[in-house]
Amino acid sequence: MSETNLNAISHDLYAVRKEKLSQLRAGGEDPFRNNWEQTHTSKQCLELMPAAVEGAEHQPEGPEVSVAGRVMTIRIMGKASFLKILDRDGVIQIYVTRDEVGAERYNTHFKKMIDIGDFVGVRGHLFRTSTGEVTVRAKDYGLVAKALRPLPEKWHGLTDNEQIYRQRYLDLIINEESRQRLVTRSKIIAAIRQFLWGRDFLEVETPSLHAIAGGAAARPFVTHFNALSCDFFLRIALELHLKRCLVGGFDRVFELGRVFRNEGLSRRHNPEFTMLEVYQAYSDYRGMMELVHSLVQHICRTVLGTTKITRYDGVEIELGGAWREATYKDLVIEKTGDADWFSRSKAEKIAFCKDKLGLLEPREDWHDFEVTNEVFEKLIEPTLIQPTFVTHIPKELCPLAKINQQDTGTLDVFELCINGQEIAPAYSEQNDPLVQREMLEAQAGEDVQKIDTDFLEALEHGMPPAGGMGIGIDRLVILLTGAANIRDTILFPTLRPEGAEKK
RNA sequence: GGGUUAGUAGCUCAAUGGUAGAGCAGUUGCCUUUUAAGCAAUUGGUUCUGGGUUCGAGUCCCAGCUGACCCA
Repeated sequence: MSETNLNAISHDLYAVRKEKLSQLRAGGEDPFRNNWEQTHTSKQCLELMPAAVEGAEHQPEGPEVSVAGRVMTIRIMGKASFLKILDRDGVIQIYVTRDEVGAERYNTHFKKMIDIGDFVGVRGHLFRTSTGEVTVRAKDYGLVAKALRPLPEKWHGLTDNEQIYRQRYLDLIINEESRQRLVTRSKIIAAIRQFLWGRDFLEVETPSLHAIAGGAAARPFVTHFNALSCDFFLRIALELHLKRCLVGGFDRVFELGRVFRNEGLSRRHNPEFTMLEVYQAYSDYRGMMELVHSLVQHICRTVLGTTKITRYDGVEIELGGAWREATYKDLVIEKTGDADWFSRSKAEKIAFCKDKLGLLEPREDWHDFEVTNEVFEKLIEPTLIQPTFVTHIPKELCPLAKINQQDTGTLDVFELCINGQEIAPAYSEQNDPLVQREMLEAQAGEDVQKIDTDFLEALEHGMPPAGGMGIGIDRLVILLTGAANIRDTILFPTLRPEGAEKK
């Protein structure tokens, strides 16, 4: 194998690297070695080095370390070179010289065989360069794993949305903000567990395959169970099984789980997403208010270090302090400017929506509460940027909550809205099995087979009074990271398969 | 599902209907404290796919594929 060989194929980046691979193997080297002892990460190296001495000609040398990571940049300057390698903590600079690693190895191995994208291991002492950057002076190095394909361009990174989502690993290598955002997601989830464990909640796992997809109103994904020859649904909510846990005496339970809704894809919707649901016996929706407020502020404190979020478009959201409370009714009256809104007929409401509010959708065949809720969802919720607990929601909207004793048209629930989205609904959970049955029947209408009668039987055995809450984790992460799009907060968002036939 | 819009070298982007280019990456040299290192030379194209209009299409038209944004 000769230089002309590489020259001839120099346009084909993959072929060049494959050729290097076979040259390495021909020389008796395994370009995918078993391991490399990594004594320090990049960040630990930075922490190990004493501060720079100002004006000193020779900066103090640090301890010997052994680091490993992916080569991000290479600058060869004749007989000395600088590399930057990326590990789980960030980037550390490497200094390689002919005199330290040997002329033969430097000229024919380091300069010819190491490419951007390769994993390398490096042993040597830490020092500071003349500009003060902490650097490993390579005593020796090894190629740990060869990369056969090139990385995206170093300066502009990867900007093509499709490639960012389809080849997320490239995005993670190249785009620091993406890596940080997804690390933050993981830390948020860890902080949630930590918080709930601290309050004596039990984490449980309930089935994803449901014979009846209950607990929410959404179209489910259907799958077939061969052994039982029947269809199952992927769960659309966690609620009904967690309540069975309350019946069974698990007084404080939560589950962080994936749920699936067979609906559209958008900036705010991914068909599979992560829900946290929490149920606490001997609590109620007021208790859930305290819980979610403390939980979010715990995350702010331990993960973000601030309660002020700056959104992608510069809008600021303040999560500190007490949060606003407003009733559903007051918000609707405020928006419509009509104090008598709730005593008007459906026809009057629809006319007002079309003439005054610019809402096209409400139709005659809708229920009265649906017309009002259209106003809430389209015109009010998007404006609730700062945290707001919306309370006293009409009873038709959630069949699983307790009815308010003073105002029997409303429920003992709240919807926490932040960032123009519903982040967390919470209820004083309905535990009267007879009322529960009526409300589920009213919601199901003709589709009686959609009622989870097994759940109702569980309630008939008695469920303690409880507060319950669900948090859409993806929306929470959008909020807390200021992201513009749900896909930016999901490692591998759902995409249309490439080259698959549509049916 | 509807509207708008995009797809050009490995990546980021140019290119009045008239010879497809640049930067980075690659290859070959020079260069022992660089910072998007520098200097010189150089390889690399099914312009998403398929039709059409035209003397001539990356560019105009139609259909499809895959995205993005908005609406439903």
